[in-house]
Amino acid sequence: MFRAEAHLNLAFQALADPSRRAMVDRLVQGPATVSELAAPLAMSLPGVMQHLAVLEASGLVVSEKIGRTRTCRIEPKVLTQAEQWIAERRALWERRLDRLGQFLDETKDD
Amino acid sequence: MFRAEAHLNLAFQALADPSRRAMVDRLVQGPATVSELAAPLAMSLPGVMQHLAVLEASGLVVSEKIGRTRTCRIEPKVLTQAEQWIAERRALWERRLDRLGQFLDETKDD
DNA sequence: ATTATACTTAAGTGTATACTTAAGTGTTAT
DNA sequence: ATAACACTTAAGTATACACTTAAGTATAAT
Repeated sequence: MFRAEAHLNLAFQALADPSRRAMVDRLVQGPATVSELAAPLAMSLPGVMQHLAVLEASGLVVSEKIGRTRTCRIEPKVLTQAEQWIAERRALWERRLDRLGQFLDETKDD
Repeated sequence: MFRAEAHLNLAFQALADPSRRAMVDRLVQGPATVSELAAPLAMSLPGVMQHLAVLEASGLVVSEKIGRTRTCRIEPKVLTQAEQWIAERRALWERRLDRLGQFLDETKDD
């Protein structure tokens, strides 16, 4: 199995949770501290930390600790990879439909 | 919580597993029976059935049983929704970067 | 020096996932 | 009629997930 595939596992897994998507939603607006990420979530701080760990393991988010605060930000590469995986499959599916329609047109006067 | 959000949970969750992505990969080429989906996977048939159930629950795949064979095919709507969720976030993130760059340009002669 | 802040670690709990094997159902071929 | 086929159901196991509370560490403010 390839590294890219393992990354997709982690990325899609990370995006499957609504709390983590909310964290991503926040981070696309700009960097945030752990507390800022936690504020809107009805969850303990360690719970948020664990979600953050999942996001970091997937490569969707990176963070850096300065003093006593950790600042998190989006790393768009993996987001793009996940998007592209889907886009490619959708393109293949649509291409097949096109061929099918073309075939039906060509043979409709039988 | 909204229905769309629940669907995203299920869709991303479904896409997080490599066996299920392989099934989707096969189905974008065109419909397939359960056995055809199972053939390339190193797994028992009930295992494949369970993956199929996950894909159907997410709305990514639909199937129909005719005689003793069940034929599965892609349902692209949810695939598109998942793609769009990512695309929107990436767009927001890029828009923010643009504003940031613009700000830096405007203030670079200080 | 003391206290508050911002995480961080550890450990526990309950639920969900990803399989397995064994046995069963309805359909088609001989 | 019987045997093969294509699933399907049931039940069990082992691991992973999504939380929790309690206690700990390092930094910053007073």
